[in-house]
Amino acid sequence: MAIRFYNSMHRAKEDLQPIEPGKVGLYTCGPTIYNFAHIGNFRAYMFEDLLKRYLRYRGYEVHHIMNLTDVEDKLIRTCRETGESLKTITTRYAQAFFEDLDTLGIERAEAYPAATDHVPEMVAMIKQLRDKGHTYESEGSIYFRISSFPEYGKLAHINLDELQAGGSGRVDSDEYEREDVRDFALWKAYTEDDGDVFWETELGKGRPGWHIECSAMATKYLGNHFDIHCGGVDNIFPHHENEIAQSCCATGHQFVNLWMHCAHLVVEGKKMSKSLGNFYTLRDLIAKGYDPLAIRWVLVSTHYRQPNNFTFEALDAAGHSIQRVRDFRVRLGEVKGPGGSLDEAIAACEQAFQDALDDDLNIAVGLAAVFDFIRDTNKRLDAGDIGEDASKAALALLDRLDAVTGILGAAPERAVPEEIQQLVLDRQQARRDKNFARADEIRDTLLAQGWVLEDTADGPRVKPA
RNA sequence: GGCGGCGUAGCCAAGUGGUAAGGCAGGGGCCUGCAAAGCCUUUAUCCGGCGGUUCGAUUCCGCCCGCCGCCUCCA
Repeated sequence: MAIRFYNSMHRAKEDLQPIEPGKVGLYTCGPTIYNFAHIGNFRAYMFEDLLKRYLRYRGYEVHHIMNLTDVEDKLIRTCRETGESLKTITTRYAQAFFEDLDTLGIERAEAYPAATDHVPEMVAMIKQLRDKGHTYESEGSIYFRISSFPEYGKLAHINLDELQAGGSGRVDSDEYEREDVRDFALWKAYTEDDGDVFWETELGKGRPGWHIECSAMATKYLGNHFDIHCGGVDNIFPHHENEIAQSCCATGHQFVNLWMHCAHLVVEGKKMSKSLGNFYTLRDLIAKGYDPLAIRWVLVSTHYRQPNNFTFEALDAAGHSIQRVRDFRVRLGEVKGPGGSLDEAIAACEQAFQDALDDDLNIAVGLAAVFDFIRDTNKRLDAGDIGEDASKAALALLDRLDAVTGILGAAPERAVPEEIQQLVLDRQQARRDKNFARADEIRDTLLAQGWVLEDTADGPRVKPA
């Protein structure tokens, strides 16, 4: 079965057909590094992580580029307000961003090009656009003339005549001197407010507009025409629409084959906002003591085109699910000697998982297949019907699926301290002596010290609480 | 005002024109000295509400309500 993804451009699922067989060029819109990223941001990066991991699992060689926006209005304002240099701020938050990616187990892209390192490329692209007649200059700034690109609006399915200028209330339509308020800036002329944030270029003194960085960097690293471009749904318009206009007009080629956008995250059914007090950065949640893996579980386990309702109850539930998988792995690891095979069950599980993910990354159905496998296999483990080889094969399956999901791995190794081991031995003696009061007391002591004791047919087992 | 998405058990969340996956939590049971883990079983006569199409709709259509997104620099 072919992999099918929903293409925002055509509002339908399409078979994945890479431009170069076996290889996928992937561009994902990255963060503006002016603050700590919030969990909604990571919902997007998590979806992209799942996409990339799955493509690799299916044998594709993925070349992934994510930009870092390090020059932009909010950043310049922050510079002005704090007196810190642009570089100081962006360096700090870029570092924080990468730490957060690691915390969540999000795999790194091949490159994270920053806008300020690509001003010449942006200038070159703007010149191309100018030479082809897609731009005009006004008060030192250069704008893209939307009317010069008939396909404008194709991605967002927007009828330009119906576009209400300033309808969002976010932008003052008198802010810039444009021929048409719908035109967007490629190059912004320097103003006093920009402080020392400017570049002296052939286009004059100023700084690049926002959209041009993605066009310039995507084409530089992935070519004029590449496979997949991702972002949050809010990027569809205007950002991605503008990227298409710039890139197509500059290069004369189709820009991207497949546009994939994830829905937003809401918290307890409400939009995340500071005024509602439900705005969380990853660091906020970690500080509250939540397990990063549980956060990953919540972010990754909802289909990417569905709104993800982030709740603390779901976060706790995710923790229990993780424990169930880990306990299962421990059981498998303890199996010794010959016994029954799991080949059929493993193949069925993996096929179901793959069929689900092939269908536009249906992770919920994929995970259901994993849980079905866990339940059925636990049953056979109870019956003593599984051999060591089968057990290892089951663990290998979990490892393969963990490479895709990042939530099915083993618990981190934690050595059992000697005094804990001694307590376990003491308890065994107490049980042999039928001194159950003493045995229970020791079990409580262990728990108080962070260890759960379980009696199994093969003797006691301790695990971190 | 325009465009789009979502609304499924206590919570998270799949899904289909033919009568509701999975996880967590809860109830009952098996196992256990007791637990834990595991297993079995149970929890939506019903899929926001009201109509319509249909032999039949949660699934298609219309209206309403609620939540969310975009409408020129927000994932």
